[in-house]
Amino acid sequence: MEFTTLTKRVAEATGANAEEIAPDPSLAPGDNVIGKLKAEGRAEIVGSEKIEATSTKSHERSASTRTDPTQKGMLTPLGLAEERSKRAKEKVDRSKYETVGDLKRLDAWIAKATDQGFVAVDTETTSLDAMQCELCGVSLALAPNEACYIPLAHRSADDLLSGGGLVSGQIDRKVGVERLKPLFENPSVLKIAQNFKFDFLVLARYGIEMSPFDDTMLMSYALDAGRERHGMDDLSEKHLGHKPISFTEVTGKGKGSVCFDQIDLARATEYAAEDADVTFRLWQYFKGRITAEGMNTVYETLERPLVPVLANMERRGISIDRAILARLSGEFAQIASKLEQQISKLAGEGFNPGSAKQLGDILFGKMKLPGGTKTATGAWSTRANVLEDLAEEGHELPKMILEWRSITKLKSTYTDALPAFVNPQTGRVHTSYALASTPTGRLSSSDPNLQNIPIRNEEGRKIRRAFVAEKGMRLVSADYSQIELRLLAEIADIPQLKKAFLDGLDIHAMTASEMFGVPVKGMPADIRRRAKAINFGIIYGISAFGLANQLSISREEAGAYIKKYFERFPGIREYMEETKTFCKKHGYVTTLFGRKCHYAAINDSNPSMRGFMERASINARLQGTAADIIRRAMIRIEGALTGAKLKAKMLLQVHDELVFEVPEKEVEKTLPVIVKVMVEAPLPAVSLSVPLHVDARAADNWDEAH
DNA sequence: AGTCTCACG
DNA sequence: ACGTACGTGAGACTC
Repeated sequence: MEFTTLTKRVAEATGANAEEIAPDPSLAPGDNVIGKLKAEGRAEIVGSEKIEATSTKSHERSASTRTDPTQKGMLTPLGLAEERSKRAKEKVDRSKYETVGDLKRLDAWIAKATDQGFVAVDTETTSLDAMQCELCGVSLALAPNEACYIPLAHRSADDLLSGGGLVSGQIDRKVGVERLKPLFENPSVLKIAQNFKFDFLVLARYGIEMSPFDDTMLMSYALDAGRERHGMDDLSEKHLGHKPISFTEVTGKGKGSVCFDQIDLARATEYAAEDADVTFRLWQYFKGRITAEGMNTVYETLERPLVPVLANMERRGISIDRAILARLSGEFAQIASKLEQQISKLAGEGFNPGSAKQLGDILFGKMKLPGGTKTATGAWSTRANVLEDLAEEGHELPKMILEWRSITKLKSTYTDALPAFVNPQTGRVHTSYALASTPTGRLSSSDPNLQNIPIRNEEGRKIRRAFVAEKGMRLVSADYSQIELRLLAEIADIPQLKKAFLDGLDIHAMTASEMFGVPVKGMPADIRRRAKAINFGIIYGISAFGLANQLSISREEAGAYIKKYFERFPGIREYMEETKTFCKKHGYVTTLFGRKCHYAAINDSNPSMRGFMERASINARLQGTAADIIRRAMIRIEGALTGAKLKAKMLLQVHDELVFEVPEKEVEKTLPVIVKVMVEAPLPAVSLSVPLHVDARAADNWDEAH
C-alpha cells in the first residue's frame, strides 16, 4: 500500500482534527484526584489489566462531595430518566423550534432554564474567530425538540449597501445580552455546549462570564480520543443517527457565501436551534457513558477545568514587535534573491526552487546525482535529509537549495504571516488552542500556530526575539526537562535510567556510556548524538528504518544499535511488548492519569498499518502522560499565583513549556511558584519515583527567556 | 483538494 | 517482504 493511503487510513482510524475547542473550573486546585480515582475503581492505573476489569462495572456515581450542578440531570427518579431517554430518541422535529422575538418570550425561556437547572447553549456569530467575530444570536435547548433561537443582530441582505439595517422581529443585542447574563452566570444552572471555549470567548467579549458548564466535545474526547472525530455533526450522525443541517447548507460556500447575520430568521432558527437541540441530546447520551465507562475523573480533572484556563490565555494574547519582523522579512528577501541567482547559475537554467517536481528533475534527471529516493506517488524525493546527504558529498546545488528553503520558509510562514494576526482591538496575537485534536491529550495551536515558532537555528531564533513583553513586564518561560524520558524511566521502571535522573546526570551521555562503553567524562559529541537519537527513537516506538534515516546510517547498523540498547535496558523491550499486548486486547492504551488513547486499527491485517499503530500506542502512553501533567499544572497555576498575590499571567503552552508575562518587580517571587506547581503537578493522584525538573527564566523576549 | 515540505515538542 | 521513526499546523505547488 502506498504511504499516502496509509496516512489517510490512520487519520480516519485515529479520528483526525476536531476543528472545535472548549472553559470553567469546578475543580479547585488540590482537589483530591486519588479519592475520585478510587471511587471510580481505577486508582491503580499504571498496571494494565485492572482498568478494563473495573471501568466497565463502575456504575456508581462520582464520589465528589461538592454540590455539582453537572449531576443535576442525573438526579431525576428512574421513571423520569427513562422518559427522558425516550425523548432523546424522539425524531428531531425542526417545526417545534421557536424564534424568540420579544422580551416576554425571552424571559419565559430564561425562567424555565433557571428552574430546570441545565440548558444547552449555542452562539451564532459572523465568523469562527472568537476574538473578532460579532454575535448574531443565541440558541437554547431545554429538552429534545424543545429549543429556540434568539436572533440579536440579523441584517437585511438587500439593505447591505445602504448600511445593512437590522431586521425586525428580534431583540436588541445589548438588551438581549443583559437579559441572558444572569442565566449564563448563574452558578446553579449548568450550561451545556459543544466546544464551550468558543461560546465562552464570544460571550466574554460581550461581558458575560459563563459558568458552570459541560462540553459535549470534551466528553466525546474523554471517551473516544483516537477513534472518533469530535465535531458536532460527526457526533450527531454517529450517536443520534441524525444528520443536522450543515453550516454551508445555510450560508453557502466560497464566493457566493452569505454571512450568518443575513440569513432570514426562520431558516436561522432551524439551523441554530437544531444545534442546541443536538447538543442537549448528545449531553444526555455522553453523561451516561462517562459514568458507565469510568471516565468521569479524566473529564472533570483533565478536560473541563482546562477550558477557562485556555480561554483566558487566548484572550490575553501575546505582543509581537512588528518592526523586528518587517526588518527580518526584508533581510530574508535579499538573501533568498541572491540564492536564487546562484541556484540558476549552478543548475544552468532558471527554475522554481520551490517546486519539488522541477527540482527533482534537475537534480536526479538532468544532473544525475546519486541516491535519489522516490516519494509515495513515485516522484523524486527532495526532502532535507536527502539534500543533506548530497551536500555532504560535496554537491553545491543541494546545499543552496537547503539554505533557500530555510530562508523562504521563515519568511512566508513567520515574518510575513505573523503581523497579519495582530488583533486591531488588542494589538496582540491571539492563538487558538484545540483541546480535542490529538489522540494523546496534547493540545494543538492554530491561527496562528504558536507551538512551532523557530528555535533550532540562529536565523529562526531572530523570529522568536519578536515575541516580547509589555513595558514594565518580562516574559518567563518554564519548561520540563526531558519529561518523556523521565516518564519512560518511571513507567517502564528502568533502574539505570531512574538512577541517572535521580543523580541529575546527562541522560544521553549515560545512555551512550552504557551502550558503547565510553566513559561519560570526555564523551565524544558524535557518540552522544547517536545515543540521543536512540533515546528519541525509543519514545517514538523505535524502528531500524526510522533510526537509520535519522542518523543517515544503514538499516543493519541501526538494527545493531537497537539490539544493543535492548540488551542494556531489557525492561524497555518488556514495556513495549506489554503496551502492544494491552492495546491489541483492548484497542487503547492509558496514561498514568487514566486517559484513554484509542488505536483501533492495531489488529489490522496490513502489517504496515499494524506497525504504525504499535509505535503510536507505545508513544501515546509517554506523550499522553506528559500532556496530562502539564494540563494539571496549567489548571492549578492561576490559583497558585493569585494565592501568592502575584500578577503573572500565563500566555502560551508549547507541550512541555509554559510562557508567562510577569511584572518586572515580581519575577523573583514568581519563578519558584511556577516551578513548584509544575514539578508537583502529578500529585496527589500520582507520585513519581523519578523527579521532574523544570527550568525557568525571565527576559524581555521569548528567545532569551527560553 | 491533495501532496510535499518543514517549523515545533 | 514490507517500508515509517511519535504528535501537530501551515505555506507553496500541482492538478
